[in-house]
Amino acid sequence: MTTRETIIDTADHLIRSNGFNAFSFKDISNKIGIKTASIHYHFPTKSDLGVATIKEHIERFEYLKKEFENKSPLQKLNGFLSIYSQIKSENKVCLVGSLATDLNTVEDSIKNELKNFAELVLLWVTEILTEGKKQKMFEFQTTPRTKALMIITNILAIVQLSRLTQAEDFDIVKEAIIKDLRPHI
Amino acid sequence: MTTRETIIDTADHLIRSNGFNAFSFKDISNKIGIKTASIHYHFPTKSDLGVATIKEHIERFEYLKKEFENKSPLQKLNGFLSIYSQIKSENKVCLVGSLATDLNTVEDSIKNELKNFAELVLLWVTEILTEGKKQKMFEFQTTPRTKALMIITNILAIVQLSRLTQAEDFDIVKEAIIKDLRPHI
DNA sequence: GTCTATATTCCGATAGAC
DNA sequence: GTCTATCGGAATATAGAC
Repeated sequence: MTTRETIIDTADHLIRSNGFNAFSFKDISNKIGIKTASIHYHFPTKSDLGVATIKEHIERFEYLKKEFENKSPLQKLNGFLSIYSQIKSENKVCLVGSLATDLNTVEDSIKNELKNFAELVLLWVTEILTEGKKQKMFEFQTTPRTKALMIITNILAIVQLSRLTQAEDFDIVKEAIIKDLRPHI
Repeated sequence: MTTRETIIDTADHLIRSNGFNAFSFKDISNKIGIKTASIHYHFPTKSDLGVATIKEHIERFEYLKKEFENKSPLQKLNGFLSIYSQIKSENKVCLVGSLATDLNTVEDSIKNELKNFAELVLLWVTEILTEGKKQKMFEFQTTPRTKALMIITNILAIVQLSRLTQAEDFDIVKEAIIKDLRPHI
């Protein structure tokens, strides 16, 4: 991994663990053994680093989509939800949730890149649901896009909320999402 | 309103607009025309102010519960969801969502008070759903507590997510929550 | 590319006068 | 209760040597 990639990975960890405004170049410096001035060589400003972190997520997301290309809608949805299981197990939150709550404090470059990412996620889940309904694998009454909003908000927020209620609530909600789509099972 | 109350109200606004780590005593100082040293007289530390802000929300929540005591489950649920309509119209997020994403960076005093608040909210929505099912006003398959988790996560996260997708998505999700509970309508 | 050194600004918090 | 003044520390960012 290049230094640039290591910086992005560390920033990603810190943003989703502590929030954008709570992490500093010094944190990264301490973690990976490089001076803050050197981080500025790779990313002139903190916003540049923020944008690069979102772009990294977009790339990983596109890769995941490709991996599931020929799988069933149920497998795809489980693949999507598993991203959040990983996040939960690391006691983090997702990038969209972390930055959305800080949205009024970040530069437009970050805001716009995050909008791109959120749109990609919403589109994919909408596609999965459309395909699943067509194959009679999923049942739901709303439009696929609305159902995608319901599912994404469920999983995005239970990562946050189960920090306060009970950790098991994450799996309870994850399973309820699937069960709701497959009442015939 | 006392100075103390004005400080809490301003802190509440700033926490939900910008996040706990992005707001400062200087922000409050500028907004209400009092020096930061005077804020420290009322709240020795920033954490003390954070805790007081959550306690204020708990009080307001208990008051709202009382107001809806003799209303129908549907009216109660609409009352609950309307809190978020207000939040959305102010371009803020809810206190639980804002602090949950910053949870790893705040002191235990804040963490514990926020857990109390989240538990209260979850209990009330669970009660509303239990009552609504008993009266055959609501239909759902899971336990009332699980359904409460689904609804709370929907509304908590669509406030955040609709900042990135489309503002109208908030109302779409809010209406879908009600429609899902009342498929016979 | 990475370093040292530093500029500038802001933060939470405290002491003590009024 | 509110003020002035200040401390100690941390933040983002830059200049320039290596």
